Amino acid sequence: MLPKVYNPKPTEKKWYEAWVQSDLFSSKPDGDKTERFVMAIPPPNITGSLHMGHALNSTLQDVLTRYHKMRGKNVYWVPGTDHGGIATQNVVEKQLRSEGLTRFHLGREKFLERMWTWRRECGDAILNQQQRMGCAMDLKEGQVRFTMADPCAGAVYAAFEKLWNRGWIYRGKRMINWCVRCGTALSDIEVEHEDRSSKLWHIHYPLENGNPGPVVATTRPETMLGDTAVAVHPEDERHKSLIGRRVKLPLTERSIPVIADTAIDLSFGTGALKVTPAHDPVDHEIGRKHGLPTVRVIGFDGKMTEEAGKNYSGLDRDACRKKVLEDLKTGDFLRDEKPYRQGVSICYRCNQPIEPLESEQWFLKMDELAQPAIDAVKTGKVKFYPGSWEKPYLLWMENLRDWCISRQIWWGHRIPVWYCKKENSKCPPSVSARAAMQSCPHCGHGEMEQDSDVLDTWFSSALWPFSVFGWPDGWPGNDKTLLNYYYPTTVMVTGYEILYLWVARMIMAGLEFMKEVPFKDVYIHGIVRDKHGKKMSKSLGNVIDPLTLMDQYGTDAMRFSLMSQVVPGRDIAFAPEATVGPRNFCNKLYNATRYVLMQLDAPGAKELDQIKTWIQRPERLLKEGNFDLADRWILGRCSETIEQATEALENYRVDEAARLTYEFLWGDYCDWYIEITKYRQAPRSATVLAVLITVLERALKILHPIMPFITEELWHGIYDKLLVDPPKGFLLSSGWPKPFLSVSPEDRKNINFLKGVITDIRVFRFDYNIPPDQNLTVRFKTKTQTADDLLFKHARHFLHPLAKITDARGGVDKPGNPDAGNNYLSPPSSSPDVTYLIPKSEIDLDKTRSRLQKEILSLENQLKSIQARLDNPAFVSRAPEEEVAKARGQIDDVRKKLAHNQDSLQNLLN
RNA sequence: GGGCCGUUAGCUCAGCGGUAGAGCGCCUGCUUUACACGCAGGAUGUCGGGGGUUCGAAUCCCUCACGGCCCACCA
Repeated sequence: MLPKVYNPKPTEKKWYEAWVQSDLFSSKPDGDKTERFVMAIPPPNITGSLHMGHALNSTLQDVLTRYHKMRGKNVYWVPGTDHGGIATQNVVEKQLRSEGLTRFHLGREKFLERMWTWRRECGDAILNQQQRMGCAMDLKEGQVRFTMADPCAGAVYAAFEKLWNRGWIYRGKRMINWCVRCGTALSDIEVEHEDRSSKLWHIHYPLENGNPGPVVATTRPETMLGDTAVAVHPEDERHKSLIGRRVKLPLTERSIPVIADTAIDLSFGTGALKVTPAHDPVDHEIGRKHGLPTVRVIGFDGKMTEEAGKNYSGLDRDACRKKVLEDLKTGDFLRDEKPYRQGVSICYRCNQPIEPLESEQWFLKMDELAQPAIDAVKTGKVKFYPGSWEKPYLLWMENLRDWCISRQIWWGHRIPVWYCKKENSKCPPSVSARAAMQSCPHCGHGEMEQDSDVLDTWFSSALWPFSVFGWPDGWPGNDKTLLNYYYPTTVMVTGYEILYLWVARMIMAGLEFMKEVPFKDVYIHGIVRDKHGKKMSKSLGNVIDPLTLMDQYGTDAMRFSLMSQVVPGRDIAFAPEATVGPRNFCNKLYNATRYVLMQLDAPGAKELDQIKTWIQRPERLLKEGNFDLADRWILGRCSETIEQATEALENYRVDEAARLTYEFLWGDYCDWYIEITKYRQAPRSATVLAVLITVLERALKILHPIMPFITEELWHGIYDKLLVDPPKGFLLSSGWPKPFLSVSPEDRKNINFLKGVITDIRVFRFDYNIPPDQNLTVRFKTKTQTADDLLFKHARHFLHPLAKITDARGGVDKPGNPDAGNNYLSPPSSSPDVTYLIPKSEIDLDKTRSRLQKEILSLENQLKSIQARLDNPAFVSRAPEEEVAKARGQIDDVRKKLAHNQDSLQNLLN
């Protein structure tokens, strides 16, 4: 006998191993024979273990993988990890710091060794977690991609070279976003904005002759040391007279001009802007326009430079602000100090304020890359789910600026540009994508030096959907089979937070290099937040570890929990307790199966043979089975559920598929069908058992993509019990079920009638305080022959136990049939076709009275509402006929029930 | 300053033109031989406010409010 409670852990381990053993997850190109379904995983950064976001992302992809595999497609879900650039380097640098070291102590080469060691450990941990989650990915040697290893790395250099040859990559001195802490440039999109409370300081800049001058407003007083002008609007009456004059820059010996520029906002602050071309993008532009000199007072290390003057040089930028303010106060230059919400730019990797600095960087021109990627979305070659992301995407793409692709870190793809080392060389830099450059292609000089920067990590990410297949030359070897067969991929499953950072760039790169979109669909999911909707973070201490969750409730429960909550584009407020329900569902499934298997002990050899035949040939079951109402109903409902779940999955509505199946299995199959079979006339007939098994088997199939482990376990349990080999060995290869039978309207009506009667009785047992162990005699009065047949022929056996009545008598209520009189009470009925009579002696009269009154009140309200509708001539004349008919039917029904209950109440009061 | 998303039962969310739903929580009964990770029953909502379209609106349109997010060089 199996234990009463499902234990997920051993099951999960057993089946994952079996799947791997059978090489279930591999894919091979097979020409045009089968439809393809291809996905490249958004490669997790190797910065540590996976979080709930990865669990969501991976499970979604796994659901799609398994579903399409079951549909018989050639499915390839490409696994891999991302080197993660700055983020990963930060992790290892942090480790070094705890040892009292920096990367500079080790040097580039040693440091990179350290990085590769980390990548091995971390990469393994990630793969382990993905296996634990049940991911149907082929993780065999050589199948797992990594952005910094071939073939992906080769693709990066090749792409660089091609873009270089296109003339779209250039090097230039520009104002860029510099992260002082990470020590590197960042692209615009890697900068986040945050409102922080700060102050707006008003500083007086006296004229050279000592007379009062303009008062400027600034949020960054420390940069005044680098001011090279004061700018005012040419039309500004307050400052007009100052234009062209010079002011003395406080705290320095310098004098700077007052210039006029229409870019100045008259309404902001004092209307006078201090211009610091070295440290502000706007000022930089003004400086360029007016030919102003640039005084750099903040260095790449975030400390004040010598040009800041000896009082300030060497100070940290924050410390310098304090000192400048003190000194301004002392010199009586500070005129005002107002609280101010300042939009601060911060680094997306370390949250430190960004310093706009001018520096030499590599850029990629975007204008020509963008247009095809815009068209692809506009023409529907790439579709977003949900579609509401299309507009933001287009808006973003239409305002693209050149992409700063160089980073001053060590972990990444080193820029494949070489410089001639000949003294005073005038040779232009050269690109070598494949190998170190030995000699200068221009002058033949034998000593070359490679650019020390590395590429933005997103540069390699942009190529992912084809670099994984060995673009450009093919992989392995120079074989382009994979590339030609698997590209373009079918769908990209990813979060909206990297839509611009990543998805947009993949579309551009795909169109540029492959001349085809990288994926047809983009499933955009949200972020997994904590139960209050807050982002999970270590500092808030609200992080949920998927591993803990899986330990606690089982992998299938976690997966179901996530999948039943995921709506495209929407964040999930995730409470770990939400996994209790799914855990219980697993147990329910397990026990339902346990029950069905127990029933299989009963039949004899002949029936078992029959059942086996039917299980292996379901079409024969449909033809030969001796079905009754309940069988037809559950088979039809099963069919319906297959149809609806399939449609939901086709539309990326995994949540709907999860809910539908849950409701069907628990609400229909367990609560009604199994219960009915327990008490029906031939509970263990071959037909009943075959229906029980068939329906369960189909349900396990549609549930398998979401809950792979338990479904596999139970599915095998069924076949083992029958001593039959499961088709194709595993659920994953067993095929996706098709709808096979629909419920006839009559059957649906009849089963609902019976369910209604059973529920009616259960309800009035409660409402009238009839003790559970009390024998209850119910007299039925049926109004139609069908109702009579259903109750007394068809449902005879199961009606009593399910409704907990011990005796029932009845018959069609013919005119003249003597009423049972005052000794009986008639409780509410859900159907006009039947009324009930129970002896007053068996009920609690007070409770019954109040219950009836409540019921009457509710019916009266319903009556009013429907009556109002029918009284409205516009409704009757303009609404569709069927709606009017429906309302008429309803009002009849309600009227009858009301009259009935009023009678009952009257009867009770007598 | 633009744009997007949300506002439905105590909580987390489905529903998106025909008389309000789920899970969890809550209340009342039940050791009914698959399951107490269970069974049966129950309570709870002016579907954010206001306009409009419609015979009919939680559902479509407009508007406001409040959340959240994204983009943007107002010092």
